[in-house]
Amino acid sequence: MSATRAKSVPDRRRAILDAAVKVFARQGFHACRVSDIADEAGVAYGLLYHYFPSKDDVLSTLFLERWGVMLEMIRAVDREPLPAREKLTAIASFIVDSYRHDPDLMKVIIVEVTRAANSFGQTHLAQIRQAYTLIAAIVTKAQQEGVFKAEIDAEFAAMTFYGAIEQVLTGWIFGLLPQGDDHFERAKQMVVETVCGGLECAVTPSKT
Amino acid sequence: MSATRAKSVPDRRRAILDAAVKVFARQGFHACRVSDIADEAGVAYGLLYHYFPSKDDVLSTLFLERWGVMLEMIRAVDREPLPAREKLTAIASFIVDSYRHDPDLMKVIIVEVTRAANSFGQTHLAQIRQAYTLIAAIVTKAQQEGVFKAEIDAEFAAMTFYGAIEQVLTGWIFGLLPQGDDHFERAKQMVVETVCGGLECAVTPSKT
DNA sequence: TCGCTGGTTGACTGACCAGTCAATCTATGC
DNA sequence: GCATAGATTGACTGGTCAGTCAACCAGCGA
Repeated sequence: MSATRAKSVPDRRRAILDAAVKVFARQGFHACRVSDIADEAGVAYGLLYHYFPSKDDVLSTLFLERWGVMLEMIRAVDREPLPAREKLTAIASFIVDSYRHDPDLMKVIIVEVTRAANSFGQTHLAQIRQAYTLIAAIVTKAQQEGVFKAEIDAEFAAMTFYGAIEQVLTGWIFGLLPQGDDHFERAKQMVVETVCGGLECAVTPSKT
Repeated sequence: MSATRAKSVPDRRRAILDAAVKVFARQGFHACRVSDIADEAGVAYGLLYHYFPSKDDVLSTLFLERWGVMLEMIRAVDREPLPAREKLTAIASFIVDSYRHDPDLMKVIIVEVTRAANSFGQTHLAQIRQAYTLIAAIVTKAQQEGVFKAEIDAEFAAMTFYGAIEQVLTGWIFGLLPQGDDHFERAKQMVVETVCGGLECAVTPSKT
């Protein structure tokens, strides 16, 4: 009865983080007030400063928490003896599933951190870069094995691959692409098929 | 002697816009003050409000000006009787050259508008969407001609293609990818080759 | 020379909001 | 029952900054 009592020991810190995700996603980091987060969490204004040194730090925490999980996941996949295409599929799946599981959180990470070259992007550049580097390593290995073309820089390919995924998420975030479980599954396949196999038909169709 | 006299009739409005590009690129839209723009332009604070109704409107003007040129360019390319791959190359070239010509402006457009799903991105969603739609139309046509695979949604392919380019620009903006005329030229080729031809080698190499 | 128009100036205002802090509450140990 | 530590509260402060506005000025026509 002492462990994890439902109401008696509420995790305020977690409540604040969850509320911040909602508020940041709805209003944007710059446009929202700290009091909006506190209200959403059902908590007094000052309590946020008991758990976090600043508003910025709340966003940083959200980002680092999630990004760390992703980096670990990429490293784990890379350790497996899988073909490059399947490694990339696993990464795409993870990111898409992250969005499916918590679209608000992914929206915040992409819009407020990953794609914000000024302010936050700058601060977390090292973390962001690691993802690109890990993907590039997968491409390099595939090139050495002769599975991927050598004439496309691995770093460049990594940017292309990641950029394609992030743009698809952005499409969902903006409401420009249709969402739903089946669309999410198709997206995983299509992004990998596009980047690995290309849009062009393998052989010129002799459809005569 | 009356037309375009160098110093006597300075275009303050243009000076303000150019200064805004520099300041937005350096400090970010939210982080900078209107006085920073005025200072950079060598103009009094109040003059900005003589030419623009608000700080927001300055950014909107910069975006709409440039984005309009790009949309017109895509439409023009699409009118030409070119193969899809060359159309995409032309679009990639235009965007890369835009960055080469004025990296600060492209940084501002991408970071503050295109990738800002909240705030500005929302306002100009219709404009942004048009670019995707035009690219998707090119893909659809290529699919009907049997040049591009039919199993990848055209809208999806458009997002992938545009996302790849934007991510490369972001790489330059963040200082994650090497810059320079030769890198820019290679980038044009590589992004199209990746998306159209794919990363994988056409035939499994029998390199035994 | 005078006055008008429109460009130009920058001090000022009003609103907003991140972060502080002293007071209050709650739980736990003795 | 009491004391202590940590959690919780929310009114308040200090600083910032977008946007205003009354005054000033330059050019030009009469």
